[in-house]
Amino acid sequence: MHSFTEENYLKAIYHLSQKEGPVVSTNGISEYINTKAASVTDMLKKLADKKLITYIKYQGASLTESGQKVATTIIRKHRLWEVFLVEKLKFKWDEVHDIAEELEHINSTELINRLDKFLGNPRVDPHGDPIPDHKGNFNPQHLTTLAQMPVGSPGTISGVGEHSPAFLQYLERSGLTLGTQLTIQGVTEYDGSVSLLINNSTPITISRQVAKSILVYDKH
Amino acid sequence: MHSFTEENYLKAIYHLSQKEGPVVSTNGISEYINTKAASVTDMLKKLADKKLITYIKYQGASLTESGQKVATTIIRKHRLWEVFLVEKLKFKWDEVHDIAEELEHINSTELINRLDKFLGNPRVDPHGDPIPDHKGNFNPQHLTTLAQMPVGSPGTISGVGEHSPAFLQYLERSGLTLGTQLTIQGVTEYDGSVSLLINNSTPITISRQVAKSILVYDKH
DNA sequence: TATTTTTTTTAGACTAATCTAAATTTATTT
DNA sequence: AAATAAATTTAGATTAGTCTAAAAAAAATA
Repeated sequence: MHSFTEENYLKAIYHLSQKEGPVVSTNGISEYINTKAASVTDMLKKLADKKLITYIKYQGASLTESGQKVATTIIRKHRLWEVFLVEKLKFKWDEVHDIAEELEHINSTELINRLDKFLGNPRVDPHGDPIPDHKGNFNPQHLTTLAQMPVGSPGTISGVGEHSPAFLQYLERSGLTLGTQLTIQGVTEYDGSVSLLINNSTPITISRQVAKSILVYDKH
Repeated sequence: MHSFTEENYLKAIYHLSQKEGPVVSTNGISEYINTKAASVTDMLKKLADKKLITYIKYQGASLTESGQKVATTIIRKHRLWEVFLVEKLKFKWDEVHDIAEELEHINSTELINRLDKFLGNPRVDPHGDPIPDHKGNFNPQHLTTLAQMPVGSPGTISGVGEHSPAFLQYLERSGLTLGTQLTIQGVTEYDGSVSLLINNSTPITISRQVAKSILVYDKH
C-alpha cells in the first residue's frame, strides 16, 4: 500500500483541485499540509514516479486516474468514520475531524465496506459532504450558498463550506444545523448581511461571510 | 504521544513479560516483533531514556509503571476494537487481529471511552481475553487449560491460549467456541489426547496440544 | 578452568520524510 | 526589455527506524 504521508499528499491535491482546478501548485500544497515547499517538491517527484500524479517541474501537479482512486478512497473512509463517530458514538459535528483524520488511514477494504453497511450506506457525512461509493463515485450535490439565494426563497441547510470547529460551533449555537428549514427575509445593502427565518419562527441575522459558507439544497 | 513503533515495542514487552517474567531479553523481543536484535537494542535505549522501561545492558528490559500504563492502554484499545469488529461489523473471531493491530494506535481517550460505552463496557474480547479498564486494571480471570482438567469434570470454554487464525478456525469448525459447555470424558494414555462431550451431546477428541490452548472457567 | 557457543551490543550504512539555505526559473513591474 | 519579486527546485543535513557485519560479553560445555 501507500504510506500514511503519500496518502495525505494525494488527499491534499484532491481537495485543492476541487477549488483551484486540476493542476495545483507546490506552494498551494505546502500551505495546505503545513510542510515546506522543498519537501513538497521531493514528494511530488516520488508520487510522479509511482504514476499517482502528473508532475511538470515549475508548473504543478495533477492526480492521475490511479491517484484519484487513492484520494477518493481515503475521503470515503474519512467521511464514513465521521458518520460513525457522530451517529454511533454521539460526538458533535465539530469534534470528529481530527479523529477521522487518523482513522482514514486504516487499511482494510472489508472493514470499510462493512462499516458502510453498518451505518446504513449513508450518502453524506455529518457536515453534508457526499460520501463516494466503493468505486470512488460521488453522487453529485446540487447546492448553492445561502448568500446566492434570492430574497423570499425557502431552502434547507444541506452542507457547509467551512469546517473549522469554531464555525461549526457557531452554527450549532445559532440553530443553523443540517436539515434546518429557512427562508431569506432580506439582505442589508450596507454590508450584505442576511436576515432569515428559521423553521418559520425564529428570525436571525448572519454576516455575508457566514452566508457564503452555508450550503442550501437547490430544488430545480 | 509515543510513536507507533514505540507502542509496539512496549506492547511486545508487556506480552512477553506475561509469559516469561518481568525481565525480557533482547532476542525475545526481536523474535516477537520480527526485527533484528541490533535494532531492538537501539530502541531499548530510547525507551529507557524516556523512562518507559528499565534496561540493563546484556541483561534485559522491564516495563516501568508508566511503560506499563502505555502498554495496557494499547491492549485496551486493541481488545475493544476487536469487540466492535465482531459484535457490530460481524467479522469472525479469526479475522479481527490485523485490523485491531492498526486501530489500537488511534490516539483519542475520548474515542476509546465512548467506544467502550457503545459496546456496553465489555469485560472480555472475542477470544475471551480480559479488557483492562481506563486505568489499566484487568479484572483477573480464573482460567485453567482444558488439559489440566480432571476426567469427569465439566466446564465452559472461556478463552484461548493461541490466537492464530488457523487455530481459531479449527476450533470454530469443531464447535469449540467461547461459551461452549463441555465435560472431560477421558485422556488417552499413549499421546495424552483428550476426549470430551460438547453440550452433553457431541463427543469429540482433540490433541493434547489443542487441549493446552483451550482455557476453561475454574469455578472454585 | 579454558574453550566454544550464544546472546547482545557497537559501528557504519540505508530509506523515508523532513528541514534550511542557496540556486534557478517563472512572473510581475517598471 | 530589464530589473525585481515570487515561486520552485537543488544541495546538503537531520531524525527515526531499520539493516548487516564485526566486536564484546555472558552462558554453556568440555
